[in-house]
Amino acid sequence: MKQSSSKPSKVTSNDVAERAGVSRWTVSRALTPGKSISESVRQRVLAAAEELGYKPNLLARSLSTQKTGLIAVVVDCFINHNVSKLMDRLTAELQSQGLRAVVLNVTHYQRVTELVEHADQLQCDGVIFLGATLTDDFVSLTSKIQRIPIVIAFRDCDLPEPFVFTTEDYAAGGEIAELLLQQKASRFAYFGGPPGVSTFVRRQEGFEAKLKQSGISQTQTFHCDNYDQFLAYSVFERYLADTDKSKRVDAIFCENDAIAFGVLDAMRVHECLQEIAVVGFDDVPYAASKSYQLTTYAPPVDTIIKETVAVMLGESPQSKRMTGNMVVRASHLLGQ
Amino acid sequence: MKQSSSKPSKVTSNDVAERAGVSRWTVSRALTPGKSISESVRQRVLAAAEELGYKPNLLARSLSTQKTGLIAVVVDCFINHNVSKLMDRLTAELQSQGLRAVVLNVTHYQRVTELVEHADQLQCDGVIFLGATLTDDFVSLTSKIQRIPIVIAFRDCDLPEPFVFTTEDYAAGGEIAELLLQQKASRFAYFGGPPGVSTFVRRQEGFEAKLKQSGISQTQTFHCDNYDQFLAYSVFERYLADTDKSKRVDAIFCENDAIAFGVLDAMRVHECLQEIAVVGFDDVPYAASKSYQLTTYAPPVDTIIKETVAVMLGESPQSKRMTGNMVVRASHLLGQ
DNA sequence: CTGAAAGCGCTAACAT
DNA sequence: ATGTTAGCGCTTTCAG
Repeated sequence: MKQSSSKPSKVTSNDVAERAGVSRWTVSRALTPGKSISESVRQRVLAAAEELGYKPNLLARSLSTQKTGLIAVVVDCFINHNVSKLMDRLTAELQSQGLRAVVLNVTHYQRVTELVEHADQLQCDGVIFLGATLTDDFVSLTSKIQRIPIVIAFRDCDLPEPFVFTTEDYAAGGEIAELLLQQKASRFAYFGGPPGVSTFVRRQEGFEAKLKQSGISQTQTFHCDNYDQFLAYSVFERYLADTDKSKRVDAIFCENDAIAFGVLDAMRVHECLQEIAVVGFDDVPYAASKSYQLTTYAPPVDTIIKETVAVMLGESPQSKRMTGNMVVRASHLLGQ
Repeated sequence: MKQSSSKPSKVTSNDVAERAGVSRWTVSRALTPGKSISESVRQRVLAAAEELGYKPNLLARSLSTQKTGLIAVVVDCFINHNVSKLMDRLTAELQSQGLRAVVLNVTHYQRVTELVEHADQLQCDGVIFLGATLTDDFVSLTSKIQRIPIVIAFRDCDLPEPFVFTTEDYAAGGEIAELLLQQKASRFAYFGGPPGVSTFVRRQEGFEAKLKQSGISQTQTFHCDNYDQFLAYSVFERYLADTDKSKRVDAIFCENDAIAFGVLDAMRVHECLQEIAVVGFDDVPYAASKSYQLTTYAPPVDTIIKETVAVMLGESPQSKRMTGNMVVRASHLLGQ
């Protein structure tokens, strides 16, 4: 019913042993690099394995070795361009280390705890939260899963236990404020996603602190309940429709690129494209599009990914916040 | 070195059995829904399991049952918005069926065969090629992996063996031709990705066949070696720079939305936005952006995903090509 | 260097 | 309805 007759994978190490005229245990040794075995026997075993098309059952191996090479990756919002970029890098890096990502999509199906516990029972070697918005039940979860390492990447978190690798959001916010100040902007705004999320808060704090240093103590705040370009668009479109040009902000820092795109879309519709300086965050591939030319802050993606995977491999460095770099394009420029 | 002392997961079914005063096998039964067991004993076992914090080792279970619930998903180009959309839907659907996706990212690391064989050894229950560009070694691969079902989704393939679920690309191409003919366009073009890929060919064939019916036998063809917005941009930008307005095409069907975005970007730079009717394919979320308002063809994503997952669950329907629907926005309209 | 015993943790199939 | 036998396919440990 399922496959076409033959079961080529039913070759077991016993079969190979028989064919090579050795014991099953010798077969295991022949296939494990560091083991002591005479070269002649090893060649004989390898040949037999080849002829029979022997493929070791990794499940059985894992049961013995207590290592599966499986890493659960919890993802929040697949559709987000930044998330897909991160997934691309992360899966590539995991693979290069011989690990495999078991994706847990938490976007629609919010029962995170259940999914992560399942991953744990599956004997995954670790769990990575990739830019996932962390809810409260996460705290209870992390105490249950102590068997395997947990890393939170690209999100901040006050818990001491799981490792956290993310961007130095506070400093980044300050850097962006400086860039915007250079444009001689005077009425500043911050546009974030769901309030309370770590990135929202720290980027805003860094941004406003730097502005305050320059004597600007008032900034307008926008937000939308989802990191969604279209939601951001409608919020900002309404603002533009309701606000006289002379009273509008002239510089806006968006918590991420998706929001920035929405803002730029709204500005395009209202034909005020160079009248407000816009800066995003993440540097998604689209930011380079000729239709947006978005100036944005690029997080240190590769470094964070490397650190994250290192933890999965058993290393235990400290949690870190790392700096990225500004990618200067055109959207932060004010016309006239 | 790795975790904080305690190993809560070392509770085994033996421990539970002992505590509940039954045998290990009774524990197994108590946790398996359909099994016959007296309610009193079952409650006792469940209570014992709860107290001990027992979590069955799914790896060991899989070794017995010969089912892991793991599905390998081979993905080509993560960054592509359509791919991330498909990944979102597919992982969600798999999860709702109790399955988990093991992602094999083939974008940078092209050793597909190796990765899929590894997945096979891992005892994955199936393999899904999600819109992956299929190379020749794929053919040799599919003969090796006969133990588990293979599905090719969102790509066509002439092989009889693996299941194929994809869009009726030929018909879709025709539908798009009709829409463009209605705009009174007269100089048609097709812009595809890598030549030879199934979607490239069939969409073009359907497009040109329908045009021919209306007496239009000549269409210009563009292509870029990657489904990349920026590559498409540069190709079309050069075309616009080199071609006098009066000689340009006035309707273009792009093999996918990424290419269409590149084309629109180039048109925006050359300020000829409503002079060429543009239609894309895939209906990625971005297509609805106010900056593009892309008219595009939406494949029957949900249906294809459902069929694909059904095969993983053991059903064996016929390969199918299914029709989607046009999403009419503004990019196909000609100004003046 | 190689063989054998034991066991990873669970379940299918049979026996009671 | 419950306990038992056997075994999934591999590896680690320990003799020889």
